[in-house]
Amino acid sequence: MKPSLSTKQLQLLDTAESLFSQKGFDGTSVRDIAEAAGINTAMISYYFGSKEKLMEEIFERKSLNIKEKVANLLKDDSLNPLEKMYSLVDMYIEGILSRKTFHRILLCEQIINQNPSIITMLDKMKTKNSEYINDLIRLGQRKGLFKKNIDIPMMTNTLIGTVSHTLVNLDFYKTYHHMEGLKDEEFERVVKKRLSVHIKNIYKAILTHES
Amino acid sequence: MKPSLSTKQLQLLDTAESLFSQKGFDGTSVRDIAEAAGINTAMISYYFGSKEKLMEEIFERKSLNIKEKVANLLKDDSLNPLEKMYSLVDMYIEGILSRKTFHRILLCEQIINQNPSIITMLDKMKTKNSEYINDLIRLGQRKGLFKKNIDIPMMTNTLIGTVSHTLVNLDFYKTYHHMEGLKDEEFERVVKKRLSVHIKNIYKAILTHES
Amino acid sequence: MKPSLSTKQLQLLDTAESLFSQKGFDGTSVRDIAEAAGINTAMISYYFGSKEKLMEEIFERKSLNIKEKVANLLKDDSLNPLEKMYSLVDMYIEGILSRKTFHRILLCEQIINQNPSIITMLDKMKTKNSEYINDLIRLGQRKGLFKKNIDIPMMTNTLIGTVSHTLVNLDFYKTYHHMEGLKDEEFERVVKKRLSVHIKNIYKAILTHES
Amino acid sequence: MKPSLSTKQLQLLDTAESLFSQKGFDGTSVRDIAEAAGINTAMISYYFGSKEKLMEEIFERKSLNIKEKVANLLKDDSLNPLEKMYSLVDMYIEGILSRKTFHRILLCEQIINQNPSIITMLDKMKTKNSEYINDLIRLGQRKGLFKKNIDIPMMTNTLIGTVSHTLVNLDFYKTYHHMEGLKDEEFERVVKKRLSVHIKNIYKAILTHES
DNA sequence: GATGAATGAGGGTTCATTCAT
DNA sequence: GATGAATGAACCCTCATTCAT
Repeated sequence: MKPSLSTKQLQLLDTAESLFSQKGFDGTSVRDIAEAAGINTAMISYYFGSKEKLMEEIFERKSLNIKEKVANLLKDDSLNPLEKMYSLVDMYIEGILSRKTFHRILLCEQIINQNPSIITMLDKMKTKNSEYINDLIRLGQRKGLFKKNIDIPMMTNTLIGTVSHTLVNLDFYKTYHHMEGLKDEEFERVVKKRLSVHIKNIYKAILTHES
Repeated sequence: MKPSLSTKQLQLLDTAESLFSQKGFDGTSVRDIAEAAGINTAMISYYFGSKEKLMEEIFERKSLNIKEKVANLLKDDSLNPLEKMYSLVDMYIEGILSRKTFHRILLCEQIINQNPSIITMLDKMKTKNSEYINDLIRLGQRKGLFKKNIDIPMMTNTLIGTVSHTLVNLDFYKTYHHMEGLKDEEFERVVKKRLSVHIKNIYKAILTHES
Repeated sequence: MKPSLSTKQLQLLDTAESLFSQKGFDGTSVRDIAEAAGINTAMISYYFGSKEKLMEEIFERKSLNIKEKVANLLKDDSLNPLEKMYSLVDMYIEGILSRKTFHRILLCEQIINQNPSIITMLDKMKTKNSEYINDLIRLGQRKGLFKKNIDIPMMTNTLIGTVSHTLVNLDFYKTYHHMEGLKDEEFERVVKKRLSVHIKNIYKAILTHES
Repeated sequence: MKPSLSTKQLQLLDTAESLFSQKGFDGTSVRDIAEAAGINTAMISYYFGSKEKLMEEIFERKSLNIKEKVANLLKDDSLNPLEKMYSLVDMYIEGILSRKTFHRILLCEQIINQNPSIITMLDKMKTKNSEYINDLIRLGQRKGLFKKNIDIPMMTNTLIGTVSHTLVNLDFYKTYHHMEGLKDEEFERVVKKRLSVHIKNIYKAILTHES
């Protein structure tokens, strides 16, 4: 069991997360983080052991863990398989967009991938998430509601890829649709809604339409 | 007019591109690059002026330029608008997957974004590419073949997002579908084909189906 | 308010001053300084920010500040103007020869002059010092003791120029007068005395004689 | 016998002299010189063997050689000893101010002094010049026109020191006397004249006055 | 528990020079 | 005779971390 973190440590994690998302892991020095957090440079090694361990801590705390939610989803008899997929889509949209900063880091780190500990974490996460979607889609197929021959990872790629690419180009999206005047929360609400409709349309088409 | 680069310089660019895609810009030292390329460390400054300029050179040479191709596409009377969209989809798939290394760099850099020169390049590219897709979709709408109320940037997000996320998770995709035995080129051919079918299905559904 | 410097920092300043005076600013590397001072190379940036800032610190600490002394001199009713000039001459001789090392640096830097911060410091110093001599000479002129038409900057040039050139050629002077046997302090005492007599003679002649 | 230098080499020497006088020897790179002279960087090593040898060449060509002139001066029966000293003063003023650029280099290098070859050159020069002044003053003393107990090196220090310090502070002198409007040659003429009168007054006072 | 001083390694870049042509 | 490419060393500085307090 890990010891729980103090307020200062949590605040330090937030500061680091913010800087990592702007300048990358290698582009952010422990001095940058310490200065931005208003603490002594030595504290980062002191609190977390090293800069790498700090990053790992961020990943451990922020990694999406949809296990429980999906388990509930699978058991929920009030929803048909397509509705369950819809629910899953919304869970991902919410999970990614409400962790914008962290997800930007994740997008880089899964490419650059230098820290073995993080590689392991990411691999586990991908596998887990994939299994849940598998279960959900197979359920729909068994019930004859979804088509056969679904390329399941490709479904995931479209779901996560679309949300991620939207996240990275949020500013462009805002400008394109002339929503510069909207408050941040309002804009985020709109984006989530549109992503939801957009991806659900796609999922419905792929899962149920004749091709 | 820029002077054309020597064979050695071009080889250096490839080496650097490869390292940047694996370890990121900040995670790659000029000594790393020079060693991998078998040249003297000083040559990087000598050839390109600086590590940053080297990166810019990579971007300038590898940035997708689909301008001409799309122009031809728009004029081509033998294709209907949906076929034109299909063709565009294939152009993007081909453009990204045939530049895998560079595209991995791009995915990180558009998030981290420290180099103003590269920011400018990326912004131009995004705007250009967006305009072409706009033109294509509006053409289909005028002809009454595409639905109204298409969220065009969201279409792009799904296209590029899906391809990018597939690119980043190629290994996972290969393992999932038990294609470890395939040769690289064979596997790439399969992936491109599946991406093509997958995204065209999506585009057809969004552009033409009733929701 | 600047933080006061530690013993180590002060010792480092002395070491650097000595090396700069022997090999010049550009001819002295931070490694040279660190090695001579027996500290880690990184400490120079750590203590002073940069090699340039280190030089500025030397200048700030060693620049002649004769302001107060001259102010007292002007007010002192027990001395006539010529005696005041004599006193000023001794102040300069003492000020330069007791800072031999620093003054050698200054002689080079006011020619080479690359550091804007030091340029500013030197300009201020020159202007200040010039004003005081002005005041002193004008006082003598008003009292009818000094001739009119004194070329005041030329007086300064002779004062500082003679002392500086003596400083630079101290070894030659020692050899010429066969004073190799003298202890350093003894020799310095003799030089100061002779400079004092020599320049006072000159000043008396220029300020009071008919030409 | 040294081979004579080509036009390009001479022009290179001038360029180098100018840069050395502005930024010092160590502060000037061979690239700086080559660029300013519009030639290839490798040419400096090619022409002169090394950067150091280039500097030596500058010194050899520009070092004051007053030997012959002073010899003539000593023999000249039409001038009395004081007039001969006056003539010597003018020779130095002219010699220094007409080689402003080189003399600025010399002022630094005789302090920094890293190049043994230049040290030797400077030592020879100092000794030679000192001997000539010695001869001249002793002549005046034998004729009973000059006082005994003249500190001859101190005379030299005042002569060269005053001229040098004037040279280094030319801009200040120009501003002080509101001569900004003067053309360069005009201003130089004025300065030489004033230096001449000033130092001759000093020399006359020291050599002939009762103290 | 927390800090500022101090460290050795390594960062990107520039240096004077040499080499092949 | 002259050049542009190439080199290894050195440049100043910043890095993440550790140490003594």
